[in-house]
Amino acid sequence: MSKQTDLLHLTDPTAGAPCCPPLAQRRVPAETAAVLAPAFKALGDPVRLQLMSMIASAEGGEACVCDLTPAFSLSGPTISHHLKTLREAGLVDAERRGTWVYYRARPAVLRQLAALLTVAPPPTSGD
Amino acid sequence: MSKQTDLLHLTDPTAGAPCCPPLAQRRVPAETAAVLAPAFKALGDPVRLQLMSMIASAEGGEACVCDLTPAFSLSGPTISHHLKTLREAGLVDAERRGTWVYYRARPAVLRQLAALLTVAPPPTSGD
DNA sequence: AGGCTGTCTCGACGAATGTCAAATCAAACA
DNA sequence: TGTTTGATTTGACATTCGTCGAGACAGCCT
Repeated sequence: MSKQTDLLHLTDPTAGAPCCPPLAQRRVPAETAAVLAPAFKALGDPVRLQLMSMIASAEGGEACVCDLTPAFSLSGPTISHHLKTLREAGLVDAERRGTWVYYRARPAVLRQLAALLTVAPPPTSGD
Repeated sequence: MSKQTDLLHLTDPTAGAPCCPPLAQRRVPAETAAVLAPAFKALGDPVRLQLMSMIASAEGGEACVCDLTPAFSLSGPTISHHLKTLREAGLVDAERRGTWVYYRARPAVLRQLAALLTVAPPPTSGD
């Protein structure tokens, strides 16, 4: 029941253009912060950050839970819980194919977060 | 004490080059995740995300607590607590000048986080 | 010095989080 | 059909988090 966040609705579907100007350019309004903060929160745990990376960098763009779990010294339910958190934050999608469940990253959302954090490059010494 | 994180130590001081390849390119190792996750966690609260934005986008690159606090319907101590969190995450610096305390963003850290989340642009329809 | 104003620290409290074991669900296979 | 294997849900627990009020600290200004 639509636990998936509205993150993507903030993204312009016609292009790779992010919805929001960089955080350092305009004050992000409260509503936007309320939508985006959960995504950062989801990445704010070392295990989930690694999970996110393993999924996003996986061959074929997807990773099986059976490959993710043994990479940590944590119980299966715990990994499952973290994956659910990433899912509810809109950062990944899950799909069951036969016995296994595969997770894939949602690049548009990652791009959106990256865009928000983007700042102007540091001045060169020659400037 | 050195409560300031080691975030910057991961950044190449000679350039704007980020320390770490994008999350979607290489698996981020556990140690890196342990260092970076707290920064995302700090941004994972709507109030702190707004604070960060207000500071980073402020005129002159710095914002006074006296300007930040009234923007929220939260107590002074609570805002102070959130600012401390941002400080300990290495995202901002604080400096007292006379009566007021000013906060400034640490662009290198923001850049680092942005770089980590960067993903390849979506394929154009023409590709 | 004394008082005023701005900011932070401390102590407390309810709510949320990370973790696990046990139970449950889903798909494959005998 | 029953069993096995993979993944999630449930319930429990200790810890952390967000918030506040009260108090402490730091600079100004009489």
